[in-house]
Amino acid sequence: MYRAGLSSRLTRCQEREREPGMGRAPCCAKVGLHRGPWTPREDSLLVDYIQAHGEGHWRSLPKKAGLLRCGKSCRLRWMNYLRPDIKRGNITPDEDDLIVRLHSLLGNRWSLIAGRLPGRTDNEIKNYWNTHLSKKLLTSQDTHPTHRSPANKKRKTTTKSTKESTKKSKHNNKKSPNKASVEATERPKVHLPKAIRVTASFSLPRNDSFDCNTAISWSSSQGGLLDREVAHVPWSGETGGVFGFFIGDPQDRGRHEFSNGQNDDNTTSAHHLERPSEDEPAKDQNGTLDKLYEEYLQLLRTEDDLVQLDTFAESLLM
DNA sequence: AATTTTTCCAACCGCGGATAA
DNA sequence: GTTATCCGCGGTTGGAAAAAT
Repeated sequence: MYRAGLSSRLTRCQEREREPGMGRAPCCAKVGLHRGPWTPREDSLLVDYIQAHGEGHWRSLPKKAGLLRCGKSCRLRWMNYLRPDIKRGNITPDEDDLIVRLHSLLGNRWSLIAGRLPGRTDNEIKNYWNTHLSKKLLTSQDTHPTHRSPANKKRKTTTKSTKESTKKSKHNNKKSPNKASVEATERPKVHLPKAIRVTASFSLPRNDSFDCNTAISWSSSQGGLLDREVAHVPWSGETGGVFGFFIGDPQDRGRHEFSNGQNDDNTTSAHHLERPSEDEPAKDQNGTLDKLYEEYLQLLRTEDDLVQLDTFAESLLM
């Protein structure tokens, strides 16, 4: 599937090839490596090797497995396609909803989001977001013009722009100046800046199961969450604890199960908070969730600093 | 039926953090 | 302490397939 023209590009590894100095052993020779779509034979070589020797050591893997691929390519192929626990097929409405909500909480941190969706890869979710959900979100934004446009976060600002402009112009020659291309230039990127890591001693193991039944609180058809809105995102990880919160316009969201009964007037506070109920106590033995909850309450008390809340919310899932 | 346009998604690139030497 | 490499991540690309004309 992949274009032949790619092979003319110099890979970063090739650029890097140099004499070994300090540090690790030198990079393997990258000359004559295959690129583009994987053949069934390559797939089978990779699967066989990993089944026999396990994952990891991607750099040396291709040579040992008899593959003419760079390690990075092998890793990507395995992670996104060949892993036995990959779930194939369409994203379900529940997953769709969960992605929207996790994205509102985490921004474009696809690997984290994927970690909440067993069997789904970050690449798959990223693609799904870009092709389906961002449009949905855009539509909802049109119907809610008061939503603020979130600040764009550009992770890198390097040579991309020149490269991009060249390629885009090529792409745009192919396409007429239609809705899609207009969208491409005007579509807001909806994601949050990277969170600051906090030293909370609890973690969410990747690929643990997420109870979608409890997670769904409103339909994504009601529109995505934007910017400041932080979804109630319960999870069930190793601890089995459930914890979540909601920040946003209560008039928009308050009716969606988030009220804990203390803000029924929907006016006194901009924030709703749902604490782990007595029926479902957080089972974290160190009381970490309680600590986080208390920390969150502290932040609520200094309500004007919403940035802190965002940061806090994100740090929870790091 | 043929052509053009749009959508989808696998695979690539480059960056940054972690780590080995 | 410094440097080079590994690894994982997010952004982007462009060919194939589907839809529209």
